[in-house]
Amino acid sequence: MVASRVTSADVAARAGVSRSAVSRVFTPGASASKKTVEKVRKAAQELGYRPNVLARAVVSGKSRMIGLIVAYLNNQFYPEALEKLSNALQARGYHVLIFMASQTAGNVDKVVEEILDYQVDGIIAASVALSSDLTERCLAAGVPMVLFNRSQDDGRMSAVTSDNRAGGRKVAEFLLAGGHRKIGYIAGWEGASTQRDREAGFVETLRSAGLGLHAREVGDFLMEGAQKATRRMFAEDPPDAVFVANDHMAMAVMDTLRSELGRAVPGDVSVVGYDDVPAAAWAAYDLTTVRQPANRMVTETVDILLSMIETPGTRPRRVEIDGPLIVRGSARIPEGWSA
Amino acid sequence: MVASRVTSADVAARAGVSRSAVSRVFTPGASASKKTVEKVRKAAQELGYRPNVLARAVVSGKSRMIGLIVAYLNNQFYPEALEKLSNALQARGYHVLIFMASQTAGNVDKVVEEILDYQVDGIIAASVALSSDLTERCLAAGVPMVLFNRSQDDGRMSAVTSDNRAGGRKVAEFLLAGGHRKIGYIAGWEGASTQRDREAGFVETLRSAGLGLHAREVGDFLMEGAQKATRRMFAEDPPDAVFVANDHMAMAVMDTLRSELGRAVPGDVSVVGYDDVPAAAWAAYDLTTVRQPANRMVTETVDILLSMIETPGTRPRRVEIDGPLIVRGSARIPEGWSA
DNA sequence: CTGAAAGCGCTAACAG
DNA sequence: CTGTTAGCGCTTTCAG
Repeated sequence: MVASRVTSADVAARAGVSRSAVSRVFTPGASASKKTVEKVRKAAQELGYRPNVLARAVVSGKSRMIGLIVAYLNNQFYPEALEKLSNALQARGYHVLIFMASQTAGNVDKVVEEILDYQVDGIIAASVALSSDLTERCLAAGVPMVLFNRSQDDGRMSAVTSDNRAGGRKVAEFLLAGGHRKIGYIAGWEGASTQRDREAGFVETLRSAGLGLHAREVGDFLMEGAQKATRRMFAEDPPDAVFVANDHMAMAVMDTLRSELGRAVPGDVSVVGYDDVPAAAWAAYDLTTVRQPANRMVTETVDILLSMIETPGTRPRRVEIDGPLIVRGSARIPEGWSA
Repeated sequence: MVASRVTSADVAARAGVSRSAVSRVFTPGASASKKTVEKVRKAAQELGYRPNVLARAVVSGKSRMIGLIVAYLNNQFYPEALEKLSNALQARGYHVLIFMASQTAGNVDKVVEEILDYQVDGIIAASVALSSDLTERCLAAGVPMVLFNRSQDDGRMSAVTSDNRAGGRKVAEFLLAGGHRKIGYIAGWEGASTQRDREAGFVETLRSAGLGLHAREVGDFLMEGAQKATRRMFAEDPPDAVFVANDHMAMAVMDTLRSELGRAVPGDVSVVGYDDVPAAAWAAYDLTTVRQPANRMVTETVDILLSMIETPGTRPRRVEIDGPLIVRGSARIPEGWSA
């Protein structure tokens, strides 16, 4: 019943060659005569043989698996990224072992340990902060790792993000050009580099226009957090525009504004988000936002990781990809706006 | 630089025991004296040793990996399911090797082959249809598999779904009770069992009230498909209520109705969906829908799969989980509605 | 309970 | 190009 696995020895026997020959036929780089290849392929076909990837991994030291740590799957940006990452990796002959980093911080450390147990060739950490201790362990284990959509001060760690600071600036310019002067900001989780950089760019540009933040609340990248932040911010002396640190929260902000607080968007208040998740384009939100170019971020991430894996000695890189402001209908559009 | 991996032999040497002893200390079921355990643990600790899961898999035949095939990640139901599945599996000592089944149908077969190469202990296929050929191969390979949110006629295949037929009936009862008589249906991809069952239950109940479908269009579970379907359906003699085969499409339907066609929901037309994805609860949609109890579906799926893995001879099971109608604001609420 | 020995399925180094 | 020989890191009889 439980089919006894077909091994390379079986194929070798049937093809009348050695196990090495079989191995070579199934190893991309190796050489075998046309005749051998043919015999082996035929025998393998008949027997339904496929190499045992795990056994290969044990001896070669290469598992062709990439550990992917991910959190916040309810933020639409991540499923999209996950799908693209997985496809890109699959296309290059790697497969993804996925690990959920539940909220808890200490959790991540354990997760990384487990990943390492599987002899993954590399790790991608999407939006999770690593203790420097962990960073050390990965480095020590010789497993390359790249941070996706989060960066870290430690320069030995590769990281790919959008240009969050520039993005923040673009939003400020847009809002300023729209004539807004009472501008609020709803922050994400303050431990995140993305949050920090977006805010820095935003505030920086407001400042050079002689403005400060009219109001500031923290939403922690959570919808509920954003809802509460909105209530607080609009309790008195409300702003006439709000930049929200990501789309996920921005949608909650719009909902709260419109359904609970009875304010029109963009009539009473302009809202701008960050990410350009699919829902930002849905008519119900039609959210003006900064696009994070997921495709390019993924490509870069995979390129960096695989070159570190396949070309030992490759230096870690940090890349920031510029993303455009996508102007939709959730914020007042400045007269003659084009750029 | 690249840390030479610590092996069980290193630990054995330092602890002054045999490799077998080390192995036993790290094998859940095995017995070793308190003293040995202590010595080994200490040595392992000092050396930073962790067993190589892959090597273990080669010899034991158990990889403790589950292959998860998933598509439609842009439908919010799946990221949620993925997260829960992964967590549930992780909690029971298994890890998830993820595979994206891109749209293409033939693709799935290749994906399953690859999964099998990794010696996974089991497979979960979320919303993908398998060729009966594939079914055969998995069965032959002795790798248990369960279908998540999709079922198949082949009774040898375990499957977990919500009670789609009952769900469809509930929607019909609700709409009928609301006084609707011109009722439309927007179908999902017609190859899907979920689509088929939801429609069957829905139509069945309409019929017993002496009604047929006032209109029917196919949206293929795609937002764009749903948008087009809506346009066609409302071009002439529009219905006063629409049941949409899932929430993902229902949101597109609402957007199209309100923003493009200028119809009020639920004023001019009631809309009901299926799944109860997070966005269904967002104020902008406030969608009445049938909840698919993701938690219970996940629990069942994992239970079935793991018992097939861990208790050979366990028979395949098919489970349908009942889910409640969640009444929100997108559809007219019948007078004195309670059930 | 413990160690020695055999072996999982495969690749890699080396003669030929 | 090909077969032989080792050996990856671990578990698992089997004696003791």
